[in-house]
Formats: sequence, C-alpha cells, structure tokens
Amino acid sequence: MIDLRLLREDPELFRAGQRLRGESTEVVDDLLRADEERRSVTQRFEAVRAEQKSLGKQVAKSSGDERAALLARTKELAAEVKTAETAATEADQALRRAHLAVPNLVQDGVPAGGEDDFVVLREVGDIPSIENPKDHLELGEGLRAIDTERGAKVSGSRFYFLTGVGALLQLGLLQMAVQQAVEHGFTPSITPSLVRPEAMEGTGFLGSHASEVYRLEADDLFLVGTSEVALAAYHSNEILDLTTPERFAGWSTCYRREAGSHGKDVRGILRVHQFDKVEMFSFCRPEEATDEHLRLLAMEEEMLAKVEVPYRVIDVAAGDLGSSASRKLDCEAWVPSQQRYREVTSTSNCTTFQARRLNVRYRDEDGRPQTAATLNGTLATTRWLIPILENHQQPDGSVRVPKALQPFLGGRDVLEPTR
RNA sequence: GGAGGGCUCGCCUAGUGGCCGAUGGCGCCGGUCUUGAAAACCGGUGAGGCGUUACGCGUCUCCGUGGGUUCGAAUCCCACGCCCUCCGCCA
Repeated sequence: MIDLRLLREDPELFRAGQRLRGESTEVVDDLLRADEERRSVTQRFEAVRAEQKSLGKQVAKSSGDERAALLARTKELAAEVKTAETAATEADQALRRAHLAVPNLVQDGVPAGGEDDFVVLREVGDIPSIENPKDHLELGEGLRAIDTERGAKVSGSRFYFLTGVGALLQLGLLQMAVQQAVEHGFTPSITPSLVRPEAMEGTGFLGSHASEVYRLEADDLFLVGTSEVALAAYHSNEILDLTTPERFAGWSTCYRREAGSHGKDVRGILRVHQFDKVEMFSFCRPEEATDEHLRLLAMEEEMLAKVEVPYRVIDVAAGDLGSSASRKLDCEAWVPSQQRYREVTSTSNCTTFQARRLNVRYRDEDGRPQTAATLNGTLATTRWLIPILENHQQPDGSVRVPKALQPFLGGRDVLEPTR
C-alpha cells in the first residue's frame, strides 16, 4: 500500500508512476476520491458520536423528569449514530479496496516499458565456448544427479528427484549461501512453508499471483512460493528497533503451480513446482532502502562469483516489476544449451509498500512509530544447478566443480558420468 | 478426534453496564540523591485516523474478530478466530 499522505500532497507523482508501468492512472484517482469520501463520512460520524457520548454522561448524572427528557433525545441520536457508523465503515472498506489496487511508486531511473525493456547494467565473466553443449538434464542424467522421469512417475510433470551428486550439489550450494549470509550478519532462518491466509495476503501474493499459489483447502493454509512470505510476515504488527537493519536468510522449499506456463520450459528443472531456495530479507529504515538494495545485489553477485558462472545484471522495466517493488534487479546466468541468459536471482526494493500492508514499523529518533522498508533477494536456488552444470561441462559429459563447492562434494573437483 | 482454560496498551496484570481509553507491577525515559553507578524516592510512558497548530491541543476509533442488546458495552448475549493444557490417535 502506498503512502496516502504523499498521495494527497502529490497525486501527479503517482499518475506518472502508473504511466511508467504502462498502467491506468484511474486507480490513483479512484483512491483520491475514496480517501476524500472517507474523510467526510468519518467526520460526520465523529460529530454525532461525540454528541451521543456527552449526552450519555448527562444521563448518568441526571434523574427524574430531566432523565426522561434526555433519554428521549438520545434515543433519536442513537439511530443517527448507527447510520453514520455504517456509512463510515463502508467508506473505510472502499478506501482499503482502492488502496490495495494502487501499486508501489516506481523508483527514479527505472526503465519504462515491459518485459523486454530491461536495461543491462553489466555483464560479468567470460562466456565459455562449448561445442555442442549438452543441456543440464542430459548432463544431470549422465551424472545420475537429476531424475525427471521418476519425478513425473511419482508426482507428475515439473517434478524431479535430485540424487547422488545432484543432491549434494544442491545442499552444498544452499549451505554455502547460508554461510555467506551468516558472514555478512544475516540471521539464518528455516521458515514455515505453509502459511495462513493473512501472511499470504499481506505479502500480496493473493492478488495477481493467486493462481500461482497452492492452497490446502482442508486446513486453509497456503504453500509458500518463497520464504519471503514467512519472513515478511515474521514481524507483522510489530514495532522494531531498526537502528541497524534486520537481515534474514531464509531457507525453505518453495511451491509454485506454474499455472499458465504450460509448454514453457518443460524440460529439466528450470521451471518446476517445487524447489529449494535461500532468500535474503531485510527490514530497514526507508532512507536506507536504496543502499540496502545494492547490498543485496552485491551478495548475489558474490555467490555467482563463487560458482564461477558468467552472468549479467539487469534493471527490470517498470511494467515488469510486480505491484510491491519500486525497483527490481535480476541476475541472469549464462545457459550454454540455450545460448542465452536466464534469471537466477531477483532482488526487489519494496520500500514501505509491503510493510505498510503488514503493519511493520520502527521507532524513529523521536520515539514515533514509522513504517519500515522491506527488501528481498535470492541468494541461491535449485535452478542454479543448471548454469553450474552447463558452464562447467566437459566434452565427455563430466562436470568441473567450482572450487567453493568442492568441500561439499567430498573434495571432488570433477564429477564423472556413470554411464 | 474428545475435554477444559484463556485472549486487556512492550511483558505481566486489575477491571461484571455510565466515575474506564482503561488499574497496578516490571521494563523504558527524565529528575532528586551520589565523585560515578546501583538502590531508594518523585514524575512521565499504548496505537491509529481526522482537525488545528506547530510539537501542544481538540475529537473519534481500538480491550482477539464480527454481529446483537442498550440512551450508553472491556463488562451482558450470539457466532467465529487464535493460543494453551490434558486425553486419544499417529510419527
């Protein structure tokens, strides 16, 4: 949710943001109207309610005829109060609906346009020249590391088993991510992957993402698509001390229905219903959010350097941000079999948008509660196995192990195919 | 699955219809005392909206949530949610 005070002061700022996203400015004007409506209706209610309270006090003190007369008046007033209260409640609800419909303000400098209008900030590492590169599934099957056939047999399409070195590779990668996070002062966390509707709702995943989310109807719980959900809701309805940012690295399994992506990236483990991820999440003061965002990006790049994979950093265009982000920076790793870059991390600066919704606040120097800022970013996921396997492949189907990962694979520097 | 207990302003707690937006303790902040600190004592200390104004004042809302009764509800009634304990069942 956006800052209503800022909206009143400068509605044009928000209309401009909408245009940058390629979305209608109507929601902004709807919100302005709902806000004004609510204020006038609320004032009316408060006036009659104040009268009712003061008369009520007189009733308590009076007796006899005086009391009877007062009671007659207050009785009439009670009906008015009820009407006014109903109107005020309705106006509140209308305001909330309108409020939820407006996405976050876009940060200055974010490229305009949609999915294809990102700006490449930099490319890092040399693209390897590999003749007839095998893709990650072929390599993974050779190493007996990835088994999608049995994944499908047991659970359906877009499921897989990681076995042997595949399992070790993932565990090693994620452990390495957690270690790095701890070194940088993040609190390692293992988070619930089932959450209540409020948590899902509060992080905004029941909006346009609703069809992506698995729901357990019998228990009214949702499977999270990222530990961001649990981490963001962790401090909901709390007032924090944010003299320094609070940083978490959450490890969880993630679940996504991938509805509407039928036929897209069906091979291997690029786009799957279940994967594991270490996700960074920060709560900080709004004025620190921009720096914090770059810090999260630096963490991601540090990880990518450790796995020795070429990548590029892109500044995602306004139309592709999602409603809570004010700016989103993705790292895309080179995938030799596809001869293109594919997303492996994504870090978003949600400013106060998400925290306002979840009611996460902090105390400023004057002791007043203020809305916090939240940011998130990927540190490692199952998907990383793809560029790791493919970029380090050798003609015989073996795969070199990046130095940083070797300790997690019993010191091996090469994984040999078993067939 | 069965039975019971609970939900009040950071934590604990008082409060059975108007004197309650709410008691007391802990914590925290300020002061007195002290070379300094602790102790003791004194004072202050929930959140949000709106208005006014300049940091004070006014007003409304909030005692798990939603309804109801009443001129008036933390308090009475109904429904729901959540937490805890015990029993059963299963890891």
